[in-house]
Amino acid sequence: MRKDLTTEAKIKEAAKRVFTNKGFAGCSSREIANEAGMNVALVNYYFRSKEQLFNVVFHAVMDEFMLSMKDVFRMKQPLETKVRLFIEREYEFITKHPDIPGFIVSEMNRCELGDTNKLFIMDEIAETGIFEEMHQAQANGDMRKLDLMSVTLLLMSNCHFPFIAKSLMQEIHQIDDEKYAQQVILHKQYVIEMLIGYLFPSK
Amino acid sequence: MRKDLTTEAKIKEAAKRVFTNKGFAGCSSREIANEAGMNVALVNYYFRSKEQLFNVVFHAVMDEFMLSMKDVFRMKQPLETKVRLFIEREYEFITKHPDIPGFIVSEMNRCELGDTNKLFIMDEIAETGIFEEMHQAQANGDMRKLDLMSVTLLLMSNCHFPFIAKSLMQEIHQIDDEKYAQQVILHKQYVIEMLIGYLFPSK
DNA sequence: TTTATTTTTAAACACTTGTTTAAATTAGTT
DNA sequence: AACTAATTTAAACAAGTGTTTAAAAATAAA
Repeated sequence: MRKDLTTEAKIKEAAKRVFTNKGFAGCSSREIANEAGMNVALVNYYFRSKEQLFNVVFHAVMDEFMLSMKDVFRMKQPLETKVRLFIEREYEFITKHPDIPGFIVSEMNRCELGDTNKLFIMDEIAETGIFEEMHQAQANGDMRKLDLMSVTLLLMSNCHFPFIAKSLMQEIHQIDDEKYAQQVILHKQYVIEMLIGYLFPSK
Repeated sequence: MRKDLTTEAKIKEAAKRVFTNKGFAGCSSREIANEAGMNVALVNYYFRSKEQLFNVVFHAVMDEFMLSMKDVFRMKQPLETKVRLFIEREYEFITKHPDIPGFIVSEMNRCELGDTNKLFIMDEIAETGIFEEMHQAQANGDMRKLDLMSVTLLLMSNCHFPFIAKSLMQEIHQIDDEKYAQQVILHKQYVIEMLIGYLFPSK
């Protein structure tokens, strides 16, 4: 554990590790305190409750999650290049934070999750202008005329699912962590080839 | 609740609903008993413990999950037709059981999940001979030469993720259940077009 | 009916949960 | 130094957890 952080930051970091790995329902306040090397009461001293701590973590994870996306979407590049870069960066980012996609989708399904945690998502992506750019590309005939929601779905499905379903895949194909990591690198190339080919069929 | 079932079956059905919706850690024995309209003690009377009940449910869900897959893979049809049918059936099946894919992937990641629950998976698919058939098709030049694990990943990513990430997608694109259901139907067609086109590029 | 067996119930068990309290310690200020 | 405020701790709280017990009710067998 890093020692240059404040107590509050240490707890938040520990909570991020535990929450993203086990989910809100899958861990206890004491487990988080333990991971941070602290007393249980400190968690509530700094964050008032397990739920508020979770909200802080969820928000932070979401911001982190969107950061690389927004970065790419705002670049001054042809759309096709952006899509290619998006996939590259997503694989790179999630390889470093493999628990994040599963954490987000499963916590989004939790009915107790407050609305406050959900609302800010759309604006962040919309403000990059990526949707308008796609619309334009479709109008110009440069991009296949799919529903933009399906474009999102195609990109996310093929970038996130390999990490969400890692354990399942390893079971099905009986391979260990190292081998799977290699497979994922291979898979990324297939995904780029397939998606670019499908979304920009001109070539 | 159906009244023609035995007490044991009613508990198992209730447990399936609750477990697949909230996960092992996200619910209590009492909640399951309540859903079944029973006393808590009955759960342990028939299933000995929450964990054993979970194992029974997990096994049953897995079997159900694999059934339509195996059905398709064993058909006497060209491989391309099988893949197309696989996608169609997956969307049909998961539309009826939308909680199952998320349940499986998130429970597979739970480290407490016993090995007993994992081992039987591979054999079920392997015995259909689908992997040999794909190998053959690749050797004949009828199918793109991808790693078979990537083929699995492409199929599952594009069939399951739209259901796993439903809540996230609805937030991002601000649409309700009905609209999303329509989008999924559309999306299925895109997925078929894209995957068939990529896996069988001859045409 | 009277037994024996199975099924169901209410209550309790020991333990964990999230949260709070009040005292102890530390750091900051004058 | 003494005093004040912020931080950390151990302990306790009520409520909820999985599980068990022992009695009640329902069913089957004699």
